[in-house]
Amino acid sequence: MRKAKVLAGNQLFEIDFSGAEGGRTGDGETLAQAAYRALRVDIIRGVRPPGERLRIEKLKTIYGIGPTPLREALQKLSSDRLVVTEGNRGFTVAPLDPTEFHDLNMARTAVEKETLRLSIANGGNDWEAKVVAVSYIMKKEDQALMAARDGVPDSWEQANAAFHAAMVAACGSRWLLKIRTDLHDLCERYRRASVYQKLGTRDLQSEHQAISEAVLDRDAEGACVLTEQHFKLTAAALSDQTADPAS
Amino acid sequence: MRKAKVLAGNQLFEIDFSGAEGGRTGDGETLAQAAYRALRVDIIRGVRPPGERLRIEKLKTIYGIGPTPLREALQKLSSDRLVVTEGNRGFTVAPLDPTEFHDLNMARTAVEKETLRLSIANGGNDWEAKVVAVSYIMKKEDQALMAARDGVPDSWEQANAAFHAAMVAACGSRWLLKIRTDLHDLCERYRRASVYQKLGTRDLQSEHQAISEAVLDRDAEGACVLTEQHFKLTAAALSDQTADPAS
DNA sequence: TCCTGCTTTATTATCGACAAAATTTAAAAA
DNA sequence: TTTTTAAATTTTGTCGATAATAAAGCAGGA
Repeated sequence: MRKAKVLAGNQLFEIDFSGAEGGRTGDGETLAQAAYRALRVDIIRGVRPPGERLRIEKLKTIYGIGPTPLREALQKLSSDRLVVTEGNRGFTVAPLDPTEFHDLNMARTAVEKETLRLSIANGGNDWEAKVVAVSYIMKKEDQALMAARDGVPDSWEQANAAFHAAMVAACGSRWLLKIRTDLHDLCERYRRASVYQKLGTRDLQSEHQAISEAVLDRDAEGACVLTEQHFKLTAAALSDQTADPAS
Repeated sequence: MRKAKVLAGNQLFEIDFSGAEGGRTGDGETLAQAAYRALRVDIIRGVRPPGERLRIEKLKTIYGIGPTPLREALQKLSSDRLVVTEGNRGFTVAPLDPTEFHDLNMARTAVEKETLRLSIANGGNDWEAKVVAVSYIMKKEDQALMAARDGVPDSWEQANAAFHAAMVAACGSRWLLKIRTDLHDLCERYRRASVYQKLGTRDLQSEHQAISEAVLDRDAEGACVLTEQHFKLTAAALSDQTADPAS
């Protein structure tokens, strides 16, 4: 709790600043946690490119945080497999390896399908309503994306994440959802790196709509097939680009 | 590399002590990594019971490691969900919650089935040979377990882990295997805590044999059903015990 | 002259001791 | 009994020292 004691008139007031923060450091949050979040988004968003060496001295000046919290954050990130560390050789942003992505995408697809099946089996009315809601947003964002010229807006990324998250939200296992989210974040780094040139050739709006329709129809296997295809197209676009720099 | 230069006769020898260690610190390994491993096994094995507060001062004297590496280890363990940390309130061994276990077991079963399907589809001759080998060991350990009176020997735990790991080894995704291993370790803590009184009522040898036969027959669905049942029996034994302390 | 291998140097990562912030406990006052 | 204040413990962060690794320099041999 961030408190302050203020003497006014003859009275001593205690003021609680919780939630009044400008949204930068966060209250009651450890510097290590702040460093973790900041580094995490920077790595996923590509601000810290794959393979970059993460020297404590540099990070110290960049983030304005001491070495100890930074080390703790880097350790956690290495658990997430977003940074790699070896012996006494410091930390590095995990490299992007097409083989690794193939593996990762396979795992992600498998988990996504399983959560989808469970979610369709267990979901109630409130879940259905949420699916309808995110589908509505997704449709608008997909249309905006087709018109967009310069890259992919962050709002589309968020909508896409929320869309797929909503489909599986009712799966009933917090653990499966956590694993799914982790894999999603890991994949996002690969996607951000290169996919977006090929977006024009896909009809994302139709893909998303077909998925949400199958979900609302409680057609588990149909939804799984569509989602698998959806992921596969993204993965293929990435593979083409990394393996085929000539064409 | 832990090396030493030795002058003998007129010759200079360089001796490498790798692997000659007493098994305590390890060579080239960071103290943080050593602390992580030590704490991890202690938590999984129940040496540090659930809910125990992990005060740095105490750990410092117990493991003979300074505060900084310990903090880094604890951060990584909190990523693994083996310890929990909140704000500025230190670290605690993650509590055992029956609901949490139910969730965890569901996730584990789902991942195990998926890896099993993939493994059966992709496995080659060498994999089959490995399956035969671990099944042979497992049979002997199961028989020894039936005769054992005082708890479960560590060798059985290892054999059991190796048995199930071998079944899914050929699944083709390092990521799925990593997730599977993590979930397995998490569950082991619950199992160690309480299951073992009910072992007498189960025929583990038959269960394991049925699984390995289905796997070798490439009967993916059969193997999945058997494995699911296998896990469910363990989970049920645990739930009975925690929910039913009266009977 | 060029290459190979070792030694030296410098950079960097890791660790432990100290200090500051926060929380919990305890005690006192309303 | 409840609230408030103060003390003590604990957690967190900064800093400097140590140890390890990578790079540069140097000698010896081809």
